[in-house]
Amino acid sequence: MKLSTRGKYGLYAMYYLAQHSGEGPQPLQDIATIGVPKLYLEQLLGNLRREGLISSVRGAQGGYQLARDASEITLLDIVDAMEGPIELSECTSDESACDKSCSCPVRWVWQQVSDSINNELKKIRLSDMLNKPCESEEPTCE
Amino acid sequence: MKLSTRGKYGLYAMYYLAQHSGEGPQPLQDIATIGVPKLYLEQLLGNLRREGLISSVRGAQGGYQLARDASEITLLDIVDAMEGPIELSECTSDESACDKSCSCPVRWVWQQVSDSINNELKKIRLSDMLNKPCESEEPTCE
DNA sequence: CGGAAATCCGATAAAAACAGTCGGGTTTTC
DNA sequence: GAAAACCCGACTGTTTTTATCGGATTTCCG
Repeated sequence: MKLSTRGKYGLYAMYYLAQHSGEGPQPLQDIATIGVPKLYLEQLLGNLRREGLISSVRGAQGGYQLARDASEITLLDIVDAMEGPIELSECTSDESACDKSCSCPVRWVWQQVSDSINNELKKIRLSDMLNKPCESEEPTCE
Repeated sequence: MKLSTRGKYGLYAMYYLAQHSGEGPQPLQDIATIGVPKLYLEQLLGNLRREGLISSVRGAQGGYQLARDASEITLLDIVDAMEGPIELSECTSDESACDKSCSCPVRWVWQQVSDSINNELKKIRLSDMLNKPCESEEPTCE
């Protein structure tokens, strides 16, 4: 189980915007320095905008910025915007697998897990990343 | 974010085996009645076996059965076997995105979430599904 | 022994999702 | 009006997913 690069890229971008909030709109050009292909990133930023997480300013001197304060944006917002809502269950939708047992426990289990994940993601706010002190020793990602 | 059908199919199969534990090996033919393509299911059961979750008996009257008690098998075991370990982070592995900030908070965040998900999955055991009473009203999956 | 029941396994193939690119359009500033 | 930027749909190559197929092997049982 892993999420696609969209989730990662999306968070990178959001983190960048959080770091530069208050500095006016950040052009794609600059955001792309986080190491995401520029043209691809443009697509992804489109998603984030359509989901209302960021706003954009068109024209020269334009760019992207957070649509609301970093403390009002959760990891869940970002992941949902980039990867769609969490859907572990939805069963096979043909009844053959399920209606033999009353209210299929498989479905119940996935629901449990989805709820937990959603809760965890909702707990973490974008601002938490800004405030996190540098306590660790390792300087680079693996 | 959703898991592939493998996760679902895998859990269906394990649930079936749990329901029939103590009845001797269940042939693929029977397990497939849960609504999974037989030939595909065969592959998946191979994974579960190689991961040590189930054992198989070859030859006539053979089949598959749980390798240990349902109470000793967690959802995490199953998901890991079917989808590989949870890998939200692993960063982009080229350092351009990360080493500008000391111990990249993006990585930290994904680690947090992965841990939470793993914990949740580990909490739920296969036996929990068997013991769950039929309290709900809806008889079929959506 | 020999056939039937079953698992095992690698190769293949179709379909979908993902990752990224491209070209042209629009908006805004200076 | 030119340049800077976002906007957007279409397209392409690659990878992953979801299977299917053919045959090999193992085991039971009469």
